Amino acid sequence: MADEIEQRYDPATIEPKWQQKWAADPALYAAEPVDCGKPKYYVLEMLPYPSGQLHMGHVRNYSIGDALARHMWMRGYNVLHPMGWDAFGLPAENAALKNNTPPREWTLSNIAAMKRQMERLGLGYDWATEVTTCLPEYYRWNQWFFLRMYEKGLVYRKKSKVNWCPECATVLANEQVVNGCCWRHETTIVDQRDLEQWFFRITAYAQELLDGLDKLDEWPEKVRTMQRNWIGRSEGTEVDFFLAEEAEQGAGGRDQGSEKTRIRVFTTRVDTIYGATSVQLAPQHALVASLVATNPELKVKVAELLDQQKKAREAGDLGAIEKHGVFTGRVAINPYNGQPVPIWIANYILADYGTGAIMSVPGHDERDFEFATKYNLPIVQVIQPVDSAVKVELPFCSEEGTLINSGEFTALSCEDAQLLMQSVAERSGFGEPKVTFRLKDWGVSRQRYWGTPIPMIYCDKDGIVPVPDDQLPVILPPQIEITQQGGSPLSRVPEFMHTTCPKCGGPARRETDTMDTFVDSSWYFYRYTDAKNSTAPYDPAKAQYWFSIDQYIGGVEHAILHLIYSRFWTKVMRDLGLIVNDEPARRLFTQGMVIKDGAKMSKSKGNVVSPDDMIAKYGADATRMYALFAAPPDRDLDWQEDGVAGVSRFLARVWRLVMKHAPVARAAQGQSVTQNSEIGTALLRKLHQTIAKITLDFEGRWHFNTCVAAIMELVNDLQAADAQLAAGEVPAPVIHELLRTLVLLLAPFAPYLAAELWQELGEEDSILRAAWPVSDPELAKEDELEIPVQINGKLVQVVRVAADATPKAIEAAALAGERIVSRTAGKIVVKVIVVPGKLVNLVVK
RNA sequence: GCCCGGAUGGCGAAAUUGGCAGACGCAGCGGACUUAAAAUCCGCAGAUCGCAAGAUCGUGGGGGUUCAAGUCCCCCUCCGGGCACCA
Repeated sequence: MADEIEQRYDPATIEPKWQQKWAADPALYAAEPVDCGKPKYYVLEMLPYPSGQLHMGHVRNYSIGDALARHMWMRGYNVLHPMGWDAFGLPAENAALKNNTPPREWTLSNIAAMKRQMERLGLGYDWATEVTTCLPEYYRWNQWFFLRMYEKGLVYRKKSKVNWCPECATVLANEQVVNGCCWRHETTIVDQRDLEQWFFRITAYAQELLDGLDKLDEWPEKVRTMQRNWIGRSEGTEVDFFLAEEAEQGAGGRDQGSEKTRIRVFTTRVDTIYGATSVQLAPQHALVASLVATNPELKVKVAELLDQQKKAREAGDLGAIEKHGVFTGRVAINPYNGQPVPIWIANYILADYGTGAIMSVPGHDERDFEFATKYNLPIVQVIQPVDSAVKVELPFCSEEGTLINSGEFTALSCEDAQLLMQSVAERSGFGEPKVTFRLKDWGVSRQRYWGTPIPMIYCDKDGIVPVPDDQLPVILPPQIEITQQGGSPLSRVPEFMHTTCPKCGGPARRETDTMDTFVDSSWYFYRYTDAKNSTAPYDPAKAQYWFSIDQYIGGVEHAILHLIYSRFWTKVMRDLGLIVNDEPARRLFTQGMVIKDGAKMSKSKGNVVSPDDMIAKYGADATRMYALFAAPPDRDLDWQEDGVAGVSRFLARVWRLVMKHAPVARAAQGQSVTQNSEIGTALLRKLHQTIAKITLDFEGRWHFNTCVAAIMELVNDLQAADAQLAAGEVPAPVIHELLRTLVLLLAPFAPYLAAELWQELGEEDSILRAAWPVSDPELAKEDELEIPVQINGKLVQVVRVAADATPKAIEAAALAGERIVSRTAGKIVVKVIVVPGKLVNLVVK
């Protein structure tokens, strides 16, 4: 009876036991000093927001990372496997409103709860390097970086149109606006407000961020493409069209042309400029104000256009806006041919891209064609296909063509014309080649409480004054009343706001906005390398040892936001002399989503599966292993509880198998394998094939689902041989070798069970300190192969041949097969294809 | 509209370099053990026809290359994701 209970696999007793042991031994998962002599490996999973509950996406993410970390430990690497908390952010303020709990307490208790969940999962993190971004020890370095960037001209303040989420009651960065809505509130339309904001000059690195993508060849192509699109580099030309009245004096001194006398347009197709039949301004264009000043009728129409654009932007569907425009009554002069073209104002012209003005070439641009057709503007063809016999239908938008009707440029190719026309513009002073980016500077001011205070002071006498380093950190007041009032909460805390000017000592006030929380996550992984440093964000020597991150793992939803900001931050830190690498992560892996019943898990759909429930029912090992087994890590995973039960049954089988034969195995510990039986040889062969398969997968392919399947196959074979094992038909040292290695292979996927069985096999040190098994190709080799024999591509028979049989011998064996003989009787074998080790195909007529 | 994924049994999936399609698991069915059930163990299991031996069909659809195609090429459908008047 006692025996039976002991023989049952019960994760509820073994898992807590090991949790305690591991918690009492912080060195187990700790990174070793930089001079330990081992090769380093930095494996990182994206840090979570401490909502209070892990979800299955986290479980999957961390199961992948932990399996890799454990594998690398066993391969003898010095592994850094840290974890932290992206702990600033709006939910803490919302919770404060709802439950009257201060954000700090709410956040810290959530962290404690989630950390406990992580421990239950058995994740091997080095908690000595834990980073919590809402603590002053961390965010003071956000402030420090802000000041360094300010000194470098990478931080500036300007009033501008910004995205405002009414739900968050704060400004959002461009990257945080999804389809015109807030990234946190998918149904809340973002409006535009004029506000004074702090910006990071990420555009200064636009070209480098783009170029760097080519070198990140171990990042998913998908992420690189998304970033390329986001950066949106576009090569073209800026050209000045002159206002007609000013044209004459402009002819004498074009380079003197001011904003009032010229309209600068950006085009990628300057070669089509002889086909320009109007100039189109964005409704917000600087010139518009003076044009409408004397024309009330026009003013009304422009207001309408502006409103249409605003509505379309809010609806997130700028692409579908119906094009409207209004003629200003004024004309501009095309600088290349002196021809006048009408100036229009149109709702589809964006003020914040290029120069906010375009030349309209309806013959060679879809949008211009649509607009010109609607308003009866002339459509002129100036490009014809290289093969002039081809009949063209306008608009003809290809760049493979020849110029016509283009004065001195006629007969040039589009490409040649662009270059020549650019140099003409430059020489004459009415234009120049220009590279435009879609990427905008990163607006980081947030009118929220729970974030890093921006370390700036406003003094009536000295203006904007940075907080001196020795006054950092600017501490976020711990207890404030959170209300739903608009404006920055800190502006209602006089003791925070009122300060003295560092320069003149007079009364001054602090900046009351806080930083975007994406600042926190832009450099946290550097802090992990030196988390306790109180005099610098980190010791560059330590960071240099650990960086780049060897493997970064997270969800693809961060492809633009976090992953572009953190690339930017790394380049800034490099230019500050704090790091030598150009990119934070050498290799990036984006795991698929966890779904249930074909849909993303969400409270509203009621299909959320709680990790705690799974652990309580099946144990952490089964939960983790299922997360790896149910699908390859890069694909979406459909959570099926029956599948978890299946994995749990498998683990129980492993348990019984090892427990049953452990006494024999233990007794043979230390004895080398000198002789073996036929069945033992077959089992060792399977074992070494399994080692090879799993090791190879860890090296890159990462199809852990097939790794788990391979272990299951091995266990199936062992179980099929159970009677022989029990009867002593396999030498004890072989049994020891089989079970010991099985447990080693299991260790990255089911750490609790592996630890328990490892001990059961008489091992005393942690399994993480044991060497990962190496496959012996001699032992893995099959001595006989089954060769399928096809006739005309269809399988007819399988024949057995020696593994080293020559093609001739294989062919002979194939032709001798009885079914082959009867099928080929009376027919002609035209051709025999022998693929050694694979198959034989007979072409028969 | 453009770009990137994906589509394989009742379900999750496998097939790593063009070489036995469906490994492994779930659900299902049959059997053993049990008074019975659970658990466990053994076996069956793509579809159609057939008592069987076996035959035919089969990786979203259509065409092609090849001795051989889930895999390569061309065209199309559907699903997921990203971008979308960016001049």
